[in-house]
Amino acid sequence: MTDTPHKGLTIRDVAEASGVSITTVSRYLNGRFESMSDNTRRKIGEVIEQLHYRPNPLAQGLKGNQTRMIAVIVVNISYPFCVSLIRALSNALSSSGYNLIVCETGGRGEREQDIIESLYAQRVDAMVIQTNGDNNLRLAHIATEMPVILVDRQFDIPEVTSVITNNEEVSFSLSTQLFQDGYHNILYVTEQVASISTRMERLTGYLQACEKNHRTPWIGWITRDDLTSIEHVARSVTERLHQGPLAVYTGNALLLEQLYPHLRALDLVIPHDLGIATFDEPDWIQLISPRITYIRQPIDDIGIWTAQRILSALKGEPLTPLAIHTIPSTIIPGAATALYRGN
Amino acid sequence: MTDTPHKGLTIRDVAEASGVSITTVSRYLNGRFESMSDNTRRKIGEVIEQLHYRPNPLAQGLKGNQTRMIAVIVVNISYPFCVSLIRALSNALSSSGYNLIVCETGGRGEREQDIIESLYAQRVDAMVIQTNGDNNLRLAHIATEMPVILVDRQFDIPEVTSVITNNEEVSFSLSTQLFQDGYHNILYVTEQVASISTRMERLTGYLQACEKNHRTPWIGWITRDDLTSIEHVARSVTERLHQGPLAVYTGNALLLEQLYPHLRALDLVIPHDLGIATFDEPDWIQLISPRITYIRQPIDDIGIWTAQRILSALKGEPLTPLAIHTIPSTIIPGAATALYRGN
DNA sequence: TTGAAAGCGCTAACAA
DNA sequence: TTGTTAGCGCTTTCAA
Repeated sequence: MTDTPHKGLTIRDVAEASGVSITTVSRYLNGRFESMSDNTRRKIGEVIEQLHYRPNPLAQGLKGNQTRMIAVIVVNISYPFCVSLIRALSNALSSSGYNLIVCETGGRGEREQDIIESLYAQRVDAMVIQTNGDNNLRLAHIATEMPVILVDRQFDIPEVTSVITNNEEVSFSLSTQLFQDGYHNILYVTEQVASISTRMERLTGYLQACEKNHRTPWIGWITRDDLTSIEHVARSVTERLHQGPLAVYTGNALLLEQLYPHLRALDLVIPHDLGIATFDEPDWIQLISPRITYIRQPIDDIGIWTAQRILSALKGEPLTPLAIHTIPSTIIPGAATALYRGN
Repeated sequence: MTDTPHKGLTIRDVAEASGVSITTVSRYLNGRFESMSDNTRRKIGEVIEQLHYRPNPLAQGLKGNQTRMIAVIVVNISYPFCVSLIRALSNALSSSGYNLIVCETGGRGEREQDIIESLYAQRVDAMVIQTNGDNNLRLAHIATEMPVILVDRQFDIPEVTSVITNNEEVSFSLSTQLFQDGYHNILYVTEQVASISTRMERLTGYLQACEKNHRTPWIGWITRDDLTSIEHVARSVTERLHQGPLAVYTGNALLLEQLYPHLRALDLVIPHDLGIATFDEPDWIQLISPRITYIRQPIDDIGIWTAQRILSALKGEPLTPLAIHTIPSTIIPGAATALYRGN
């Protein structure tokens, strides 16, 4: 308790103080008590306790070539999705003695590449990545050497496992529901889709709903932090107003966060003239009323599933190649789209 | 580019392929070109390039007893303060080849202790911690062995450097300004202060402003996520309404986030009957109007300063013991407290 | 039930 | 200018 700590303390010190060889101490450290006298075992235990000895993980790793570090590479650590993912992973992995290295790509492919290479050179034991899709070959290759799991965004990379939510399906459901609720038009607001699967899938879900319901798709393109594009979209809302009530459905919470003030400025009655819905759960959702309808992603479950797969892969059980694991999202209806409903 | 990577590649392979000894390769890796023929240097460079060789940091660390990992321990990775801090540290440190291990205490002392011990055993090279103050002895001790910097919250731990903002001073300024703006009373809303220096200092600043302005302090205690306490505070707002306009000033953005909807429900005119101000910059600040007056902390600067100190400490330049570095915050006035002003 | 000895991949005296 | 050698702290045969 009050003694001095690892400061240069090695297995040799423990061995000497216990009057055994370092081999025996090593056995103790690795829990191989099968063939060890109770006496020795107890003695070593006491010495370790007293000396406050902790094995040097670097030295341990050097042999087995493992660092007990797992990398999680996300687009932006302040995005609620990323935060929740990191937390879920951290909880699940730290209890197994793994530490998390958190990195941000900012959504930039070259930065992502640098990070991947650096982490790879660092010999992390596994990677969890929300990729932009610009380094798929490299990731496929790395996946042959260590567990790699793609989260949130999925690409058909051979050998690489993905965990995603049912973006398309739930986007279709929400859109359909909005039409059924009585909104004649839905303005779907998205960023440039690029090669990002989530954006593509959510858009597709919306488009399918339009088709099934015989409505003309109506898409607002926003570049985040580009005020002009945001104002432009906000103004365009009025275009089809004469056709009846309309809904704005944003492809993620960050878009809504930027668009929302401009929607409020439009002076339309929510949910009567204008319904509002979004993918993701904005963390400020409680602050405004009427409550926006949103799609809640199962981020915790994604993190937990990912952690478990990594752990089992690290134990030798190989990851299924090209397996895409889908965990469904949930629609949380709010008063902001309750045109005829009572909620 | 297309070649196979580190997969079991060692310095020995490079040495053999270059026809030199591993020592020479090691020299190359460590940039000691002073005494090396250009020929050798070039040759090794080519081989490394071709083989895609990267030195194993574990093995490198084992010698120098350094992991090139720096731990940042925060209360909660979803708090904007923590996010910004992590990002600033990450940017500043990763360019120097350090990786960040991010850990969350949840504000719990025992958890903080576990994390500290684990990181210590892991042999991280340095620690940055937003501590709860329950492990000061341990931190003081650890600080004798590696750079330790306290951020946000400060304690008088010998040998340990702290970086904070001028909580008391800026809190005093804001409170004074609110009084001067014409608010007769300020309800200062805070969590239990416990031993947390930031809370204490912000409260003190408010109290001093009360004293200087001859007003009776008025404090609302909230336990976050305890609806009862929040509602209670919200209701208490009306108590002194008969004395004239009043302001609510919350000690941090999370409190305001929870309190704000209840304040709106009060049906008072902002800023005429009720002014609203807060410490911290809520990330939803743009979403509401009138704009709340807030105190912006220099989080980036805190992170940058911290990273620089750590880097220089790691280079041998010792940290000044018990140095407290203060970086001032800024008051950003908003219309929500513009009682007579024009903004 | 225990230990000696050979390495893991790298660095750094010390020699040459 | 280069190489030999002895470790860093630990794990793991192989023997005893």
